[in-house]
Amino acid sequence: MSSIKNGRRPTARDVARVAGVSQPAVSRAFTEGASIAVETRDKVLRAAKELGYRPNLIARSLTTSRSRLVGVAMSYLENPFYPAMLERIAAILADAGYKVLLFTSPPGAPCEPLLEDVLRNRVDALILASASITSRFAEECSRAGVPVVLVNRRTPGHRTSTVTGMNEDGAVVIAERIARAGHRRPAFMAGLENASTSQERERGFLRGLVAAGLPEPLRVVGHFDFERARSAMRALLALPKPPDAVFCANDYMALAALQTLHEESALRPGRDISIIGFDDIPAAAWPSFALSTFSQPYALMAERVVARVLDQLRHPGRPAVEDVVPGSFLQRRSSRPVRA
Amino acid sequence: MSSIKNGRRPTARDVARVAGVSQPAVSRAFTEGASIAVETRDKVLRAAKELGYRPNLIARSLTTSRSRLVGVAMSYLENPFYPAMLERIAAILADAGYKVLLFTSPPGAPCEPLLEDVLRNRVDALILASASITSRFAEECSRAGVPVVLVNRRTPGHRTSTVTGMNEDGAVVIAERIARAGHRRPAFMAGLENASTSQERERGFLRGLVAAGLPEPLRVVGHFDFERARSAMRALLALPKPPDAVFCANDYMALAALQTLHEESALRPGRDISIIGFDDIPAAAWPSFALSTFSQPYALMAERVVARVLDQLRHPGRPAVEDVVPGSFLQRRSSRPVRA
DNA sequence: ATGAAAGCGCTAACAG
DNA sequence: CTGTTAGCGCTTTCAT
Repeated sequence: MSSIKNGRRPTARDVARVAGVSQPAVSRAFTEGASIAVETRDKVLRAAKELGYRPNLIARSLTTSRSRLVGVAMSYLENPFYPAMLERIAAILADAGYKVLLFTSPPGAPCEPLLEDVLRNRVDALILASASITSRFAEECSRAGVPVVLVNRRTPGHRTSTVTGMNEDGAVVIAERIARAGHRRPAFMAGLENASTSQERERGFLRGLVAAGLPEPLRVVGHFDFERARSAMRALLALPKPPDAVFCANDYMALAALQTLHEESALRPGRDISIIGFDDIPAAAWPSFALSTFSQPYALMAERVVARVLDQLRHPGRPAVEDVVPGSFLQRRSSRPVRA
Repeated sequence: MSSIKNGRRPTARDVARVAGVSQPAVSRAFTEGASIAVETRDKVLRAAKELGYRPNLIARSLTTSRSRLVGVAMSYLENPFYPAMLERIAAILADAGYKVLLFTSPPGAPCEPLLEDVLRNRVDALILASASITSRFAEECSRAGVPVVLVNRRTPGHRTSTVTGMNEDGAVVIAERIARAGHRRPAFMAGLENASTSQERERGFLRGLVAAGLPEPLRVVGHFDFERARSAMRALLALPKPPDAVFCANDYMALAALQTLHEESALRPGRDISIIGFDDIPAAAWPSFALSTFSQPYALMAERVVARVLDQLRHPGRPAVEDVVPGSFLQRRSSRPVRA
């Protein structure tokens, strides 16, 4: 029936032949807003359907030099914050006609190995979540004309747009709350030492504690990892004088801390000790945890980061923007309320 | 310095000119195992580095008609089982030189709208997780020569390879456990009515109950959704004669059930009532939950699905395979142990 | 081992 | 509105 030999997939030329039009006419029939007569288009579409033709987007990318692909680099997918944001990002990009090319790097790995891969694949833009960026990386991308936007990470001194939560200010609020709840021995559980989120939250926490006249916090490192956060919490509990309030650099670690507490200590969270996180992941609101936290609205952050990407795509050369998405403290049962 | 006008990205021709070789020579220099003299290659690589050249994989895809892209369609990313598997799949595919093009569909949406997108993007293969597949979909992909592998879903009667856990047999084991623990009023919480996982687990559960001489279970539907699972659990608890053992079609819903129980009932899980899930997501092992469950090893499933994809890519036309990955029952505290 | 030539499937520019 | 002509940047014969 169809005049296509063996297993080849039909091309625009095949369709053109069947429809009795030129090959570019087929192209126009499949291009939104191209100038083509309705009847011609119908003829083409009919022939296309008959042959099972679908435009080859790879070929289109080559000619237009736009792939409609956005690279998304993400790790720590076991922290529910990230898949939640990823799903939103993918959905919003899809609405804008872009697809997500996923790059997952092993946790804590440098972003450099991505560079080559990303640039060779000719993504139109790059979203870096839970990853830092080196100046060489930023430089090369900018030279290649690939906009880069960081989410939930910041790299000081580089002209890269970012979308973050209120890391520092949120942590200040948390310190205040801890002080006003009457705590005397604060502790901080860091994530990864070189992660800007962890650093900023720690900085804000210190500032807030000092302002409230509290001592410098005890300090452990949980590496944003569940098991290592449990160990870190255990270490705190084993201290001669354990803390009475622990601020964890994210919710995921705070949940680990809470459970270690339940399991291995008689201290009652929200009474004898306060556990506070950062992010407001869905599980934080689960009744078993009722984790007090400072929210980072992932859906909003997803919207903002995509908006930023599209903006940079439309207006190349626009200066980088640091977008701080507002959040708020959520008092739940894992921390002592402030005194009246 | 370099002879490239304005902001264009350097091409193989630019490199060829600088290196004083032909353009195909540049191609060979970047192709593993191509026949090229070492010194020529060095000249090329030097020139390439100087210009900041990177091969354009889109152009390569067009000529080779292989994109080295694998589509991964996934939804329900809020169920930790899926991101965990996604991360593994992406990592293993990356090792094999493939990238992941992500397709996220709204939960419960039909897979049909994906078809067009997937086929136009010329992915080399497609992995469908948490999605069913229609015969037209399978048919079109096979016609286009795009291998499709389903993970954690099965579609009866279609010649599509699948990788699943032991849904039916696992559920039989669960029924036996419930019987041997002395329970008398079992209940089943379904996921989505049209999901094969939910159906198979229900079928196995029924079979196991019958074999053990227990009555048909009460039945509610949680739609694989946290909040709807809570409502479903509430409905069960509000019954004049509530169940004494609830098997939930997956862990995520079982966690919801457990928490609703804690919050809104005096029944103690593991004593007055048993709650059992399916998957063994990381949170199931968390001390707060200690959820009894039947495991689906997501890392192994990821390996198998990628292996299947690569196999079909290497040997097109090989018959479809149904791969059932073994799991086992994990007795934890949320369910009553069998009596001695 | 290397270069010349052709072509992958499409869009863009230009006549008509 | 439509066809003709040229590429996009690469890989692939095929000579040499």
